[in-house]
Amino acid sequence: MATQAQDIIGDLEARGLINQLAGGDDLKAHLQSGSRTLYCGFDPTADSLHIGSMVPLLALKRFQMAGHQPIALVGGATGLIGDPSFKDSERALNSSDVVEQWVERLKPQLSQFLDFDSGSNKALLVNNLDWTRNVDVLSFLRDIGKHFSVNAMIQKESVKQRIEREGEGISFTEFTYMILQSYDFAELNKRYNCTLQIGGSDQWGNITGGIDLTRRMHQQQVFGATLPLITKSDGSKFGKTESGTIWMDANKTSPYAFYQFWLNTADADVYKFLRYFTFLSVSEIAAIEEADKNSGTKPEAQGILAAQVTELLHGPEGLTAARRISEALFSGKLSALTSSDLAQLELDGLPSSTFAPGTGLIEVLVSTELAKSNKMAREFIGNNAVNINGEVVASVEAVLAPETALEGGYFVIRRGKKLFHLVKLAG
RNA sequence: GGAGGGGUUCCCGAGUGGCCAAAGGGAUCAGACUGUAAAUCUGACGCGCAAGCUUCGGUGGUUCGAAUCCACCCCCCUCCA
Repeated sequence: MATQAQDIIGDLEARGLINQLAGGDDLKAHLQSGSRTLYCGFDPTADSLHIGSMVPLLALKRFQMAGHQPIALVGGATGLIGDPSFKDSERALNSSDVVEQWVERLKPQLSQFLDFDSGSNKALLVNNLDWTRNVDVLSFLRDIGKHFSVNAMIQKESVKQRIEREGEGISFTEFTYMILQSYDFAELNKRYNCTLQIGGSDQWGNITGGIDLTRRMHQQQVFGATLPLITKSDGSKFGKTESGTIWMDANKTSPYAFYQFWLNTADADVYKFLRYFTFLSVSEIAAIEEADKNSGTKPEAQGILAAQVTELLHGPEGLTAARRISEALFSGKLSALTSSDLAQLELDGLPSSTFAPGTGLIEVLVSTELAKSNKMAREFIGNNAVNINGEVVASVEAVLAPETALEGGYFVIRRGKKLFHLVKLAG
């Protein structure tokens, strides 16, 4: 572990990872004068975290590397309620069974970057359901609710649009979310002397709520820091692609797809993302940027970013697999692939399926979801957008002909520039 | 409970009896260009090879003909009680 005197906030600021600080200079002094305990919460809103959650998760790791103790909190309770912060509409409640399953799925993801074993600042994983499930309504209202002013709550920017905007509203349930999260901070302060909460910039209102509550309940001064919302230069939403959200779970987003996602980062974003998502130092990243600027060719940064982040999440094997597939598919030398190469691509996470010999290409495109409908499939073929084993398909009548298969039964089908599917012939 | 406003194709948003599969914008997809970029240009964008079929909160009805009119129902919002 690194030394405690490290200026962690300074490093985060240099990376652009600090949006707001509650406590400011006091917080910096607090962190530099000893090993502190901090937490960040993650609500189970799906069966996996997505890459947006990597920034706070890695931030916890950065704090741990600087000698502090991180607590990853999974929101088994808050996930039952739903955070209204900056959401423009009320969300449907998930059943408690489902939320419970999701909690279990998130736990290993929350754990994978942190060190739970060694040192005096080993990480903790907690579930806020543990201290929330047995609070009865009257105690909640009397002991916790009494500390909150509705007047102050409705002033919070995070819920303002829900309260003021015509055409939307907010249920009491969601409105109460802020109180639950605030209670988490107070509780963690009591249990573990946790003195800092970090979170996305949308969490500012919830974090300051917790700071106030901790002061009122336990007379403790605690702090908050928010990380910036990750934005892309073109204004589109970060973490989504044409095929959907980029998940941390390898079963939902293969290491190959994950690697490709980062490889396709826009030039305008890539150096920022290196600062956000890797442990490369700020000066190393600046050197990469400088080199790219002067090279006059394709920038190196995307490749570095993709390699770093893929290895971080999926390990060296995941990175190797992702690179192997990428190399095979984008080198254009598909016909050189051996059957073991092809089998490996399938194992490595290239989408695959099996069809009978002679199946019509249109049917194949639709059932592999390379095309949404027969109509679209025809259109793609008409646009020369479909390619089998490196050859453009010219006819909508094309079929999977065994004599044109690779290695006795494989077809690598490409639609558009970078969507691939591996087809095997049955039998 | 009362009064008013609203629910249109992925999103926003036009459309108040036929010329509407439904303007416009966005998103998305494909092609060209390129770096598996960006920007730009071109095309597609309910389903169907086609004839045609199924869409405008739901169910019925009026009509030769409805997203547009009528009845009832469901949902959302605002204000009042």
